[in-house]
Amino acid sequence: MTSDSSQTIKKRILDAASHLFVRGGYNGLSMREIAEMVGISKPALYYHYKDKDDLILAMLIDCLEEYIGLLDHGLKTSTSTYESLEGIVQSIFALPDEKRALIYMAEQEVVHLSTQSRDQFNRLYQEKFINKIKRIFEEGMVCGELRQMDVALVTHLFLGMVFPFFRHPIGNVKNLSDITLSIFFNGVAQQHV
Amino acid sequence: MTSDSSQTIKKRILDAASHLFVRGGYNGLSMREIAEMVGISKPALYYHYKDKDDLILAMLIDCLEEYIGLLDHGLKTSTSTYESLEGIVQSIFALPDEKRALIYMAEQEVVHLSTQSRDQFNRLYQEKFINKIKRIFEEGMVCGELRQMDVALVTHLFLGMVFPFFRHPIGNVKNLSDITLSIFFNGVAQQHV
DNA sequence: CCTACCGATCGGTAGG
DNA sequence: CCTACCGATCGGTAGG
Repeated sequence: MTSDSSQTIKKRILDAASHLFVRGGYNGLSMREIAEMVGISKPALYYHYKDKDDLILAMLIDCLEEYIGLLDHGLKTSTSTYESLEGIVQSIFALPDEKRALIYMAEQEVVHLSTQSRDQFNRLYQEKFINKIKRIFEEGMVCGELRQMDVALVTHLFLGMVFPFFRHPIGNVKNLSDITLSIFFNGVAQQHV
Repeated sequence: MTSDSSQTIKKRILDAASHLFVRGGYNGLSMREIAEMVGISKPALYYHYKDKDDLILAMLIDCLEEYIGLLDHGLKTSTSTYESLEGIVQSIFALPDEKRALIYMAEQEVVHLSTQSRDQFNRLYQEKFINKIKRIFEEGMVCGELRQMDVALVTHLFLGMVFPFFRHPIGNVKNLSDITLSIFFNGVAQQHV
């Protein structure tokens, strides 16, 4: 229903917003700055998005959906728990730094959204992202690859280990991914065999 | 040199600031709000602290020093790597929720401080906090409790696992600490013995 | 520590 | 009467 030029300008607005969002979060970015970066007037933003809350929510959901696509793509070809997680970690580590930083900050900054927007983002995040990772762990326990643990907690711990790397540039993607997964699977303790 | 009443008011200012900081970060808190909460005028804040940057830095360092004290206290009585980390994790998990949330947010929000303040905080954080945890891992590798790994990376991964719990209330401190350390030491994989 | 303010910038909206 | 905007300014609030 929307014309091509409208799609283009919306995309450019969200790109500018995400760039500024990564720099300083919700309160560290102004509608003026977004407008300036896109090269349109500030009121023009309000033609495309009801208000700041609406714009930032659209930007965050846009980014989240890209991650969900990455997740789904990585899960198609995997044959083991390790391979599944490896696919996810490597594809995320290989993203542009700004894209990784964005999803990292999203979690911190959702508090600044309205209640409705926050709920909407969290619902999508929970259903399409967290739950898919949970399912990987559940399957790993069922087929005996993993020991029995609280699935929610393990998911929490796994994401915790990976998340700090969302903030900074990553040098050797393969190497970092290998070490991280090695510790997560086998632990840091000396093996007494 | 500072009078008792000045100490008291400074403490009350930092308490109010930390409460508001946890709620919305650096840009989500105003000098007016702090003044209101303390029950003084806004300009009165500027008598005690040069500017917002100065006040927030003082508050963050105050909090960080409490954590450093916790760390040092926990390390005195430990006899193994596991015990050292257990002591740290449990004492942190046992803190009031707001105190944990504060140090969690500190890491996210330092970008909003001036370059000097950010450097000052990061230096203290690195020297008195990160380096002490690094040393635990180094010793664990030397005495054979841990396998050989990149110390900085392991420290990063360990803090990553623990950090997400800084944001939310913790039910069973002992239980959560045990599971977290168990996974970090032995991994999630089924043991093939 | 107060009242009384400032330059600037915030998110959002007016008429055309 | 539509769309995609503009220059100017609104009421409030930021740090100082």
